[in-house]
Amino acid sequence: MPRTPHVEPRFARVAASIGDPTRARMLAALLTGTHLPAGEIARAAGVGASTASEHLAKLVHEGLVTVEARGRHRYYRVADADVARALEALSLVAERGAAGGKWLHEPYRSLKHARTCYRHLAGELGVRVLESLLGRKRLVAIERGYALTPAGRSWLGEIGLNGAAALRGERYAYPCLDWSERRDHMAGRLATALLDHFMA
Amino acid sequence: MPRTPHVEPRFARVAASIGDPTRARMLAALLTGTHLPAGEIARAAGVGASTASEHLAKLVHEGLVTVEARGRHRYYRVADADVARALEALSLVAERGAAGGKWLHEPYRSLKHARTCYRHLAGELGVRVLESLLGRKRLVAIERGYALTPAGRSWLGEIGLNGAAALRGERYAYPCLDWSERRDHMAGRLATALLDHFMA
DNA sequence: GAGACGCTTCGGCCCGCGCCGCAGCGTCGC
DNA sequence: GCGACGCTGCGGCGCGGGCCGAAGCGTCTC
Repeated sequence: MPRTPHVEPRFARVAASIGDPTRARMLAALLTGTHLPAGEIARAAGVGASTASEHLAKLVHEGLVTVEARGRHRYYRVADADVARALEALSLVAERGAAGGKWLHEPYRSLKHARTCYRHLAGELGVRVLESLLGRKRLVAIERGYALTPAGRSWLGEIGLNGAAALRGERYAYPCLDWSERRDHMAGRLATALLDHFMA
Repeated sequence: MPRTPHVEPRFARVAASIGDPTRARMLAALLTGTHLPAGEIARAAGVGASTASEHLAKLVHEGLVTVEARGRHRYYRVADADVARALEALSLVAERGAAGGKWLHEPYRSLKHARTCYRHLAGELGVRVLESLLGRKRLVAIERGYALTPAGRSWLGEIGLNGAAALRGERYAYPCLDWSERRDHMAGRLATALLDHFMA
């Protein structure tokens, strides 16, 4: 009789959820995008909407991502910093796989990029930007999020950022508790647009 | 056409390797045992020898474990600290899964135990014990491992540890480079027996 | 209201892969 | 040398689960 009869280690379920190629693509997309609606995730993963929905349900059930219903969209995001760290740890193992510094490029860069978006924008940078914008009255807190002031709008134009795309829809900016910083940072279209702008 | 056509994130393969229940049991066993022959792993996982062999081959191929042929046995062990960390990170995510402190017991204790064996015994404690035993001439270095001196054997009796089981077979104690400490620590039956003893 | 749109649920198909038993190879014991 | 033993490689079986299309439900637009 086996010493460990039929108990499956806890981490097996989590790893299996991550291990499916399609779900892995989804998680990778969420890691860079910080939060996305189901349809966009489906496209990013290259599967049909129904398939994506099933996968997302599983990821939610395993506690890897969380949902937030907003209008007729459902926004998914990586659940917390622990999940991000686990993905990072797995990536670290995966990269040095066949050793050598050769193929460490493409996939590793995407991880780096993910960390940039995920940790930096969400971390110090995001917190500072948010505080700065609030302090200079370019952004004001409204009921469920933030709104640009007239000064903020002109500022956007000054730095050469076309606000049209960033401001489409309501709730173009809203707070999101960052786990590493334990303070609010910015999320939403405006934050994404700002990041893209800073990158260039 | 999908934005990310068919690229499967690097970490997916690794996660999939870990995600299979049987392989997960194997890894859990390796995490506590530090290094085991194939047959024992097969028994611990509750599968036939051939099945275990295939799984182990896959784990080796993915760089999660390494093999060392010794006589007619093949000893497997977790490849490096990065892999251990990844497993730990996954476990962390897995434990707080359904939240609540309820079922955090059984599986979490096994993780704790694994960490105790893997990190503590293999880390500071292991290094110190080894140095202490060598310094007090209870253990001496031999060709490929360590051997108990007569003084060491009587000491074992003094602390109430029956040496019979611990000393069965040759190579009951041998060095193993620990990654976190970068110094040799002890492995083998003797080390395991000592740990169990300290636990009680 | 009616229609469009986003997402989920349900049935059903089918491929992948985990499992075993048996055979083959190397190693240790006598 | 011969047998026992440990491990791996190879067919073949069977189930789990990933995929899609169609239908159903809720939300936004006009």
